[in-house]
Amino acid sequence: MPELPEVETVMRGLAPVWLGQAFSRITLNRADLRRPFPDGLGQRLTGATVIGCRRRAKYGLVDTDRGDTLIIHLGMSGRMRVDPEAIGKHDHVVFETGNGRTVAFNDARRFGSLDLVETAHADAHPLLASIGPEPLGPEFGVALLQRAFADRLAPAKALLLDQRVVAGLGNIYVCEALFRAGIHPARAGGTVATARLKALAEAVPVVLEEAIAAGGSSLRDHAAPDGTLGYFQKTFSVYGQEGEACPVCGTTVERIVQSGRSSFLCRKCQR
DNA sequence: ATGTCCACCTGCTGGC
DNA sequence: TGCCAGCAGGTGGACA
Repeated sequence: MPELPEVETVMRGLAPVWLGQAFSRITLNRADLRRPFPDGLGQRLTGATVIGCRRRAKYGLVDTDRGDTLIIHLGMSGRMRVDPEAIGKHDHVVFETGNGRTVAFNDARRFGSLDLVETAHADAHPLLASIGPEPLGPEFGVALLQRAFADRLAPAKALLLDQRVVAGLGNIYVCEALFRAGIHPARAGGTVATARLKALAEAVPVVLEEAIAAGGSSLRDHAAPDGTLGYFQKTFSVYGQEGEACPVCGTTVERIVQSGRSSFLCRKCQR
């Protein structure tokens, strides 16, 4: 579920629920997720008013008027359930606010995490310190990709997944962006032609923006049933399309495994 | 430094 | 119906 567009969608969904509201109660239903919860998480948040809901890479950042920032990572299976009908099995942390709203951090696989840092030092937090530029920001472009890909033997896919190169891409959008740019995911970074890197620099923001638009448009639908934020259906060109026809040339989309993870590609469109 | 692999967890699906 | 293998959107640490 959570790559950059999904986290963006979640934070946009949380903003109207939380902004300007004080946390009235924080309930921890276990002692940890991927890591132990930070000391005093509940005490530091209770009574604090939310003054910011934003995103950096795949992290959601919630700023409070006490100068703290809650860092939310959804891992593989994390979701924020808004006003759930009941607290369920994997609702590990429950946030209640003064407006009577309830948000449950639900994460079956528990690869997610919560951290609490001083807002002023949030960027220096170990989780965020070595993260590369935002792909939707001004620093991202062909020059950055040229620097990152030059002389590298690692496959293009691995370089794009590397959060130090560019922030927020995951398995889905890397596959989609490489497809649009005509780059085979297994091609060594250093052998990608400049023209294709240029295409890639254009494709990355496009696939992300499209996904955000799709998430935003379906946000209302998904808020309705059980309030779960973060899931939306979108048809991908190649991701998950093994055996289907390439939307451009009709060649059968294939799946390969790189570093234990699936990549989907059209061998005719991507070289 | 670079590249690769595995572990961390639970749930779902599809084949037998 | 049951069981089991394989798969899942992400890190982060341990290797050679």
